[in-house]
Amino acid sequence: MHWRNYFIPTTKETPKDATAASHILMLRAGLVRQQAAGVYTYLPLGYRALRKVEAIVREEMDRAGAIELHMPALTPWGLWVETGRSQTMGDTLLRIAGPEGDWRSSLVLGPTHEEVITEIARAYLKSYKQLPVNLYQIQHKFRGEARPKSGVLRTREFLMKDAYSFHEDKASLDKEYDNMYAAYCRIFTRCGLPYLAVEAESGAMGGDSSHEFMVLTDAGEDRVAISDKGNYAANLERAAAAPPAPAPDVPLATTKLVHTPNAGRIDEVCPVLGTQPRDMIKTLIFATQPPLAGSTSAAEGGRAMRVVALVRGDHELNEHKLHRAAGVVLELADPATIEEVTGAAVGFAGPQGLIDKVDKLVIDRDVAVMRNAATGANKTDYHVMGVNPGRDFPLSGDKVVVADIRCVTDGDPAPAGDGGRLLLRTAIEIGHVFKLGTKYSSAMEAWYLDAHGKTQPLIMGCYGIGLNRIMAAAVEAHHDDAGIIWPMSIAPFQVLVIALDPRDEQAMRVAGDVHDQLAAAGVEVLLDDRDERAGFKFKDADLIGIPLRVVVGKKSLAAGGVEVSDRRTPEVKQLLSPDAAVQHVTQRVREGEAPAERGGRSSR
RNA sequence: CGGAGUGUAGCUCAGCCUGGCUAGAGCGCUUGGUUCGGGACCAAGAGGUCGCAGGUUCAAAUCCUGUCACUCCGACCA
Repeated sequence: MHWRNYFIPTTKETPKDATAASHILMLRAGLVRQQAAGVYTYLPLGYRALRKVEAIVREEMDRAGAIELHMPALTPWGLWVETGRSQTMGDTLLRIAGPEGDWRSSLVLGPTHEEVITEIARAYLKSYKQLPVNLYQIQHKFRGEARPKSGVLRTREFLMKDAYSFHEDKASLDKEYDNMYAAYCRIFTRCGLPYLAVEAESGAMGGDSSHEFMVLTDAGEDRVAISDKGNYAANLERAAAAPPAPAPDVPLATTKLVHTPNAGRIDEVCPVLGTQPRDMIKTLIFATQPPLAGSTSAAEGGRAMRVVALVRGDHELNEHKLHRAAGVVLELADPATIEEVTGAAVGFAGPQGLIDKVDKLVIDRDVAVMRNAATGANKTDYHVMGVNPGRDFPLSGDKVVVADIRCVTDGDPAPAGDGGRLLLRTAIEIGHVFKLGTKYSSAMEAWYLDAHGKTQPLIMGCYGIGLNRIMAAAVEAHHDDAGIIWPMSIAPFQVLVIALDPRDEQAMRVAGDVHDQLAAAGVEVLLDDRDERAGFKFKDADLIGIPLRVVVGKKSLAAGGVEVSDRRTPEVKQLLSPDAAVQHVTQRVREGEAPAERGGRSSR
């Protein structure tokens, strides 16, 4: 490919709206152009890289035995009603606007395809003899993201590989889950990504049944906890620290009421009490959500259930863990409810005596081992010191649960209890494997007949990969001040030949020959034949980040050949004859296409 | 959805507070010339309904109202 005849709109200046490195570089290198918030064109160079990613994903999915199909981006509204996600997904579903009763309003731009695939399974998968089967597609997804951000990292339209497997039992699902997990490791390794598989929140399914694949980068929007021993990784929703040491054997103080006017927040009250956040108990009042419109199970006869959660003053409550411990979906109660429960203004709640006023008391295990703590007095403008679990509020009983309900913090001991410390890092999620179970098959009545002729719901797994995110994550992970440094496997071109001076006939001829020979050898080569000054071309070359570079100019020809260099190590230049350069470069490309195992660390 | 901010040439921005000739700069683009191994220089050009609508005024990029879009922080994220 000759640059002159191609389309690579690079820019020197950084668009003001870009903050993430990948966003800045992808715009500057002419890979993408934003058309609207969270909506991007993939320009030729960017599209080539995206298609490379797609090819790797397709190859490895096929190799893993998954079967490709193609579902529509337009999905029937009725299917979403069947699973209830027409309600629960809310504004994430992008519906086609149309007058009431118009065919348009019966269509949704698919944000994911569980419903559609389950409809297909319901229609065709009737016998255990057809199982297991894993169907996948590479398709555009549409989501009503409230806030697109960071370039192509979070968009309203994106390319996703989504696979769905169907099984007759848990063992078969487990096997396919492991198969997909391994395929994902191969995919991300081939894409040159320094990825990490972390345990993820698995919602209703529980257990060990969900992993997210992450790339650590500041541009990400997820938080993960990693043990510095390298043997544990989980996302923040799920991460657990080692259990606390038993309570210290110290004398129990008597409780003391302290006047703390206008000091309702932990950071305000600590100076007044002369204590530390870690010696305080945070008392949070929750209530069950009002039942969704259309739901038939109006819980508790319409009365909201009230739950008190206790965490240490220096800890953050983890709502996912609280949900699991309490067994119900909860929301922070409104101020009126809090005042009614505690009898005090917001900010002065304490656990003493609350047990009779609420339906459940959930105590973080770190709170259970506190001694002589400080907390709210359930009296406006007052706190209490010398509060002790077990004495001043119960640690056992029908309504009491002691559990891990907090977020881990940086430096917490790792759960293995091996002396490891947890480190908190930001990351981009690039893939997710998930055991769905029978959630969708039951809701949509996708049954099959087992070997005993008995009707059973299909057991499902689902496996997603964000292709655009792989591309952006690769740029995040591999760049320097001058530009992108593509891994060979997903580089838009593998080799860039630069003819330094277009008026130098010999240089042009040699560069053209090198280009033609490489192309003939099956190498993806771009020839910079533009009538530009040398420095200009070098800057563009650094920016677009083609892994290998061959420079042909007067100097190199006078020295007997052409210069070969690697984008990663620009200072190392090798002078070779044109033929030797072609051979050398071809060899390097072949090596680079199949990188040795590296990168991926796993928590399993 | 809450909070903050920004819309002026393809890109980055000045001008707005304190209304006043024909709306500016740099980059990019076109033409001519010089230059030619790390984003050159000179000269001449093309390119803008100042987001949109309404209002105030003799006069609006500038003031007021509304609206749309985009960005950032937060909430949300099968």
